[in-house]
Amino acid sequence: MMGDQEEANSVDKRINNNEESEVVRKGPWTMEEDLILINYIAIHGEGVWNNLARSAGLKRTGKSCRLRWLNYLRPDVRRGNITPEEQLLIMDLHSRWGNRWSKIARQLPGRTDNEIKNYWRTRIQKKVKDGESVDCSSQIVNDEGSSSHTGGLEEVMAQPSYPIYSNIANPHEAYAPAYSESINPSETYLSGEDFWAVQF
DNA sequence: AAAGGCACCAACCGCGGTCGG
DNA sequence: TCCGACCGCGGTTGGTGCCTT
Repeated sequence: MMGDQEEANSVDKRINNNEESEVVRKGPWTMEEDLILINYIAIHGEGVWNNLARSAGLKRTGKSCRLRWLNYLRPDVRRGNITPEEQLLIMDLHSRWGNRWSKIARQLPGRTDNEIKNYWRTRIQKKVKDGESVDCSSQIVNDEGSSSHTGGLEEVMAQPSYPIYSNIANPHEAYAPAYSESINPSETYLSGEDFWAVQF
């Protein structure tokens, strides 16, 4: 999706020419940046995103790194093709919890809050607006007090059969399965071709 | 074939919460 | 107890590709 012209505009906070300190890249991520982030997390693990960004030599904010990792690079992330079952679940959970996207996302293995949010806004919300049979928007409940007494689906979905993020605690392990087919497991670094060949 | 509009999605921004010093 | 840094979440924006006219 992202074009190739980002090099031209992505460095938009150039405070001075001291390239070591004050340049923050914005906009679409390049393959090189992805690889740097992936390899760094494979070795050091995720978390402490500001430090990570600095230590990895990425001219990105910690926030940006975190977002990129969680929404796109994480090995267990699934993108595209929301199934009818997932759609139903999204609608149901949204009717219970409202716009608690991260909470909803935790009930959908491999889905991210950003993806669900986008999906909702572009597809489901449109249907709701058009007055179709999706009737969840009218029954949003106050979430904060609801988690302990909504019961039903929430409890079901809280079962261990939804191991969201559970393997992330050890990023080495989290990483291995997704790439083990084409990459020597003993090798921590990935080449660009390795990564993109596996991903797409 | 070209232009305009629309849909989708990646990424940024702002805010609130949490934690450590 | 206060303050600053960091993290996570939800809302929003901008770019790209597809579809329609």
